[in-house]
Amino acid sequence: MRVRFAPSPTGQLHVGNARTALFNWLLARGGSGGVFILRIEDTDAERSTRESEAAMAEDLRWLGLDWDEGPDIGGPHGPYRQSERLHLYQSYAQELLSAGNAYYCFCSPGQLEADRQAALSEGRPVKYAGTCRQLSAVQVAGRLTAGEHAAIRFRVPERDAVVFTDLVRGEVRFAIDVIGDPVVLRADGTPAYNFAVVVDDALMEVTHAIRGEDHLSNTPRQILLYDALGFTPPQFAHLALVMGPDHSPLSKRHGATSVAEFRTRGYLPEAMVNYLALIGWSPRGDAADSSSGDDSELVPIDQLARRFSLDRVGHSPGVFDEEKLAWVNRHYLKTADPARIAELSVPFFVEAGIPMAPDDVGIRFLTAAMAMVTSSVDRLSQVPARLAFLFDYDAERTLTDEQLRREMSSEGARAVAVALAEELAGAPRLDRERFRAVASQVKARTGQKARALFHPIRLALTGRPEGPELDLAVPALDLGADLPTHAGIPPIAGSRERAAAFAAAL
RNA sequence: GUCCCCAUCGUCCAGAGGCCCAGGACGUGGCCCUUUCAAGGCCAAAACACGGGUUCGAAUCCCGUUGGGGACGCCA
Repeated sequence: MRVRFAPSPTGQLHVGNARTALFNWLLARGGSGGVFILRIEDTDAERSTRESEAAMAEDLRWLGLDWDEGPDIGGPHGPYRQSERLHLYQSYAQELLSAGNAYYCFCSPGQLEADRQAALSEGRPVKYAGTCRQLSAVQVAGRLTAGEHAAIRFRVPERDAVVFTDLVRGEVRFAIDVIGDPVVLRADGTPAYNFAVVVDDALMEVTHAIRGEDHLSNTPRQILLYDALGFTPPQFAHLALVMGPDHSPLSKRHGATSVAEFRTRGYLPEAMVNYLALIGWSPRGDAADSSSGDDSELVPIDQLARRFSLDRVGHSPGVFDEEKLAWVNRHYLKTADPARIAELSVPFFVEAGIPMAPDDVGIRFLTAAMAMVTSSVDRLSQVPARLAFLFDYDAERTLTDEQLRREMSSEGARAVAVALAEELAGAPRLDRERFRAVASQVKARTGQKARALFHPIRLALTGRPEGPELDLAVPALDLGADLPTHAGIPPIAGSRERAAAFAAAL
């Protein structure tokens, strides 16, 4: 099986396209000997950029979708950029021409547009009127030598219909008379999309063309082209599109739409992949796994590759649901290696204004601290706020808060803060056990318990009314307080210093 | 306008004629756990678009309507 992902490098990798890429990749990796090809469709020189191509490649790699043949690594059927294959398209266009399956078209863009509008307003099917179809060889030669620019159009053959079997939709039929003669080569010698795909898919020996549903109505045109060129068409599979919450195509006004944006929002690639697979496909109900009773929707990529199949892909458009993505992300955040999460969260700290350039010692500290946040956070971008209490502590500032000041104004709360400071004065750094011991000392001395005990302690030591469990937060503070400066982490005040400062500020 | 595709809870899916007065997941609501916010556990509400057929029997098959999406480019 040879499949391909063929983006046009005109911007960011859209999540809808990422899903198409994923489905192709899963199929290639699921069986044995599958080949996944990356082809760049850059025939639109105006809009295509190398920057975009590089960005898309990076996004694919980030997702974990590697390719076996592509512009950067080559392969037996290269080149893999359409802009570098122009000679191929030209020679196949000549072949069509000499076989009488194509003809020169001198119609001006203005003329074509006028025809279109006329057809539209008269309620006729919109397709090429066939103006240049019957031009004689002499006429053509004359106009060509006169220097007129001409495109080359494919001559759609006389037939009833084009019928093909779509792997996800079943039999699809198009009457021939709705298909106008498509341009094969533009006047500037570059190929039109429908022609380039056919030549490329044939030459690259693509066996399955798996793409978005927006290409469904292009398919009959392409099949006709395969026939005229003497190629065997691949199998086709058209995937329903990904929509926004209002069922219109997912676009910027719905929020993030590109893989890169989701990455900068702090989603993990494995979450993105798992979630994308869940739009239009489900791990439930396939025979292999219903027996094992495993119907969890949390399926890592290698399992996806094993279980994915086209015949279980849905037919209707799916709404992209960021809430569910977040849920999937939470799962992977919790199960991922904390060291990796620590590593990945560094740029998010910087982004949040907490300078962070950790060395090995710093990373070890962050890694230890990760344990108390990954279970309560949706995305990496929320990690800094959750850990800000470590690096950003100011007793005075905390007590400026109206609400918190009031909470600390009670007899009991003050007593707790004072007792805490006294217990901690001169005390060694706290680990979990020592913190518990201190807490019960304070409890014994003040008679406060539960919330009345721990809330003032939290305020005093973290400066915030909420946050991770104190059992974890306090030892982290004191671990951080002794960090060497080379660790690359902002200075952290220890519990002893905080308790003293807080009591003083009361 | 013409052609093509699609149609189960708010959302993503399961359901391939009786197992379905429809099942799971996300989200939502409630309860529990709890030193806070989360997380976690449990429970609940929530759908077969509509109308005709076919059949002993339809969410499942057929037709139509409606609704949504796509295409109709010398964009891809």
